[in-house]
Amino acid sequence: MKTDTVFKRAYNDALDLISRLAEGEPLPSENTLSASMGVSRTTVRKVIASLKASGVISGAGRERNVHPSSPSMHRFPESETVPMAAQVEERFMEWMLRDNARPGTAINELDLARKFGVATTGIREFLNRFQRFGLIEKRPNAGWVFKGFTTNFALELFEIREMFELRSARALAAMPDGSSHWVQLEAIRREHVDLLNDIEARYHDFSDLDSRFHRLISSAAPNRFIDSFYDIITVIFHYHYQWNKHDERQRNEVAIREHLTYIEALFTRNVTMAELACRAHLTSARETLLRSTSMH
Amino acid sequence: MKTDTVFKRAYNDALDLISRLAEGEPLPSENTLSASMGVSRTTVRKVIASLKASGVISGAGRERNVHPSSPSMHRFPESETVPMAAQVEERFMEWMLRDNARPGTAINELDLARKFGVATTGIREFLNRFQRFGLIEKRPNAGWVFKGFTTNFALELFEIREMFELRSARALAAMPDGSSHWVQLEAIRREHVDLLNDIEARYHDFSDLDSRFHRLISSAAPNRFIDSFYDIITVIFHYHYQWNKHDERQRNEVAIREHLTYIEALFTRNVTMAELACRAHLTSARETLLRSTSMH
DNA sequence: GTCTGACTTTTAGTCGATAAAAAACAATTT
DNA sequence: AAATTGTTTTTTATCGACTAAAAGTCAGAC
Repeated sequence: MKTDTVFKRAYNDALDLISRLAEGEPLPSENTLSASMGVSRTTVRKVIASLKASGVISGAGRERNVHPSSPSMHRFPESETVPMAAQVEERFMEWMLRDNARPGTAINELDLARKFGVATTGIREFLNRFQRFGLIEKRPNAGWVFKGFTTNFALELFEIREMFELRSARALAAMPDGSSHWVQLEAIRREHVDLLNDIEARYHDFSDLDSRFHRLISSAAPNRFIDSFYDIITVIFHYHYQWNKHDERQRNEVAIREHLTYIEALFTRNVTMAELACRAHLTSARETLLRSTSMH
Repeated sequence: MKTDTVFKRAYNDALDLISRLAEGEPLPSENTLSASMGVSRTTVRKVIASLKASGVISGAGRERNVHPSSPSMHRFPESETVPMAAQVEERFMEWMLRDNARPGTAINELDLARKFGVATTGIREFLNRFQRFGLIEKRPNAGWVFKGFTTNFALELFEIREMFELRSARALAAMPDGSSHWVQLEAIRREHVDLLNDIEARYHDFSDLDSRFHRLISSAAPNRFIDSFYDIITVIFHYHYQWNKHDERQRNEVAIREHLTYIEALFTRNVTMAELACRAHLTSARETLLRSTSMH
């Protein structure tokens, strides 16, 4: 059956929201809650019913009030709020990147299903979606093979990334002065500066900023295939950095400086300079990734 | 349960093979058959047992003989030899391209499952794999939306295609003289000439030749992401041309001539000329596709 | 040493059922 | 009448079971 992770996450979110209200305040309408928590009204009602049962909400119908001071504000554990599919992804990535799975390893659906505690259909679905990452391959009627997180993988990934990024950088540099992209670029430049000023404490935040920066650039000339490729990059980097902390602070600091050079070059509208800065940054990003693949 | 399409296809293949042998000839060994038909020995044995029961094969053990003249050489209908997943793909493509599905249409798993006569899991699996084509989009917990086989789709597809193809053409032009690629290119050039000489009768054969030609070019510098993108193109074109026969002969003839120009340019090793011919061909291919999207 | 026979074990493909979540519809209240 | 709550219907996410196909084993025959 379907898991109730959506409900549990919504329940926790509702608690957070209520704790920001004052004792006795009226509860927002079901539709408002539905919109703000990103779930259906059906789920909102279930959450409300549940919160009423534990005394965090009182009243009924249009007259519902909130009791953030209630002693029974118990949250569901974080682990129960993540849907099965996401768990499978997490566990698989862990197996692949952290446990250094060998190229050529056969992937066994039933085995993974048992290890991850899910039904085989869940594994199949994940593998089917994951195929586009280029790290596994299907042999009909005979399972999947892991192709390896290898040097070649990193090189091929970056070859495409460079083509896409250069093309987008050129498009961005050619944007008219009035375009909102320049405003967004300035905003993200400032974020870089801020992060750099507090790098010791906040260097973990770079991963997210990096992803948003590159997505901003490619938004200059939207293309669904490029966007979908960036999804792959984002996921790979997300998990990769989660398990490879070596030199993280320094790596990120270098990358931020490269980004800033790149941004300045874009602001000059000089295509050649922008290309140069873009190439320089990607080359160093590739080196970083390569260093960790060759450890395998 | 699992369907026995593998068995049925192998059975038909075995009949074909036997019909090419003379009456009373010995049957090849189980291992030989397994290798030549691309199925396991287990399946081969099942086929042999079945063929013996219907009298097409006589004897046992090492002494098995073949009777192609037997009156009971009945093949399984073609439709029973195609696995569920392939059927779903076919039906979905038909719905999308032939029935001109509207952009924004919601895709309903249960509904499709009923229409196609398969379980919902089969549909889910297909949609998950099909997502990378950029024609559908998932909204978690709320199904899929068809984004439409639109002008934009064709433009975005061809933007990527051009980037990839130019890059591969450059790589091919830079190949050393001794490389086997030149031999293969000459072979495929000849195929083009042959097809052109018999265009009236054989213009249907172009689709396959086209796909092989472009794959040969991209094999000059292999990259899994590019290969996977060519899979998308191949599928799109396969189905598209299956249901859009307008001007097919003339279209294909023009494309063959463009290919020949392109091939000649590659043989000169002159990168600029190769790029020019490549661009010219892709532009005309894009026009063709655009014409049929705008009909929607 | 290759081939068949007769198994056994493992794995993939497919189905149908069921609870959760979303969506649609109906009934209120302000 | 617009917004809100109450009720019913539709649709998705997940499981577990079942069968075909693959893969492996090992003995014996040619």
